[in-house]
Amino acid sequence: MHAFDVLGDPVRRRILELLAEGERSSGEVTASIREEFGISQPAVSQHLRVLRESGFTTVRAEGTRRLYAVDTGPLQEVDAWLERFRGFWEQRLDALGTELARGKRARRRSGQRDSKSRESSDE
Amino acid sequence: MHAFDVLGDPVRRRILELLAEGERSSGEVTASIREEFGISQPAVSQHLRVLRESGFTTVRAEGTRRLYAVDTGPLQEVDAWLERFRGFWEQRLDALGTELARGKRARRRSGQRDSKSRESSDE
DNA sequence: ATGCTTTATAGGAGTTGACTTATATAAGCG
DNA sequence: CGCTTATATAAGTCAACTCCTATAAAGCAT
Repeated sequence: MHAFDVLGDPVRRRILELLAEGERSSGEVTASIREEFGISQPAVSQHLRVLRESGFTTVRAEGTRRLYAVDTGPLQEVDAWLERFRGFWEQRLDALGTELARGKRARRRSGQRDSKSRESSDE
Repeated sequence: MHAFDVLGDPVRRRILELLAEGERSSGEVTASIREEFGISQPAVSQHLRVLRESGFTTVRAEGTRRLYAVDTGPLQEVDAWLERFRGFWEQRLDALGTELARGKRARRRSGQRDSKSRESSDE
């Protein structure tokens, strides 16, 4: 399953958000998700499986508990794919910023179209 | 349809990649996609529709042609969602870089877990 | 061992989504 | 106008995904 497919599901995105705050047990994740989405324990378990098998999380056992944590591999892939579009909205401020932040890839791709100079209600 | 769902389809991702190089007519896109994926003209048209209706592209008519171009709205949303995870792999080099590149959001979210200090085979 | 907890799997139902072929709409051209 | 080109829509099929209930597996505690 492709990274973007995995992220296509709102439950899985939410699980990742939870894990972004730190390692969580399957049970803890299930509790939160159950409450927010009203789905069953097996449903959550299946989402955890997808995340696990597609590399978005790591798991370690601790007794009968399974502790899940974010693994960044696929997220970086997604980030990398997005890279080619960033020029469309970073035109004005990528002076020296992007260079550092992105590990000096990017650049070079400056010849896009002018877009519509959207102002971006960014926060 | 949520942005991530839209990007879940490989054909749509490819269409966006093509449009990232500049405005293209429906016909031009269809030609490329047909060749790469072997799907019909209506199939491509439907993908264009999804991209259009979910805000990933703009269209303008020129005679009987429809010229599609990337619109960045949803892509920025995706980028913003990813934001919370970037700390997991940018730990070492977000000195002044990210600040500029990301329009000074980020920061503040520094208290994650140490992850496993992956080195990232970043190009 | 028995039983309780924690998590995962199996099997099946309902929904959604991505194709296909056929056709509609609309502009350009003889 | 009738014909061709460019693109979109309609209707139907098929596969894939997500959920549910039921159940299994595995560690912990009495």
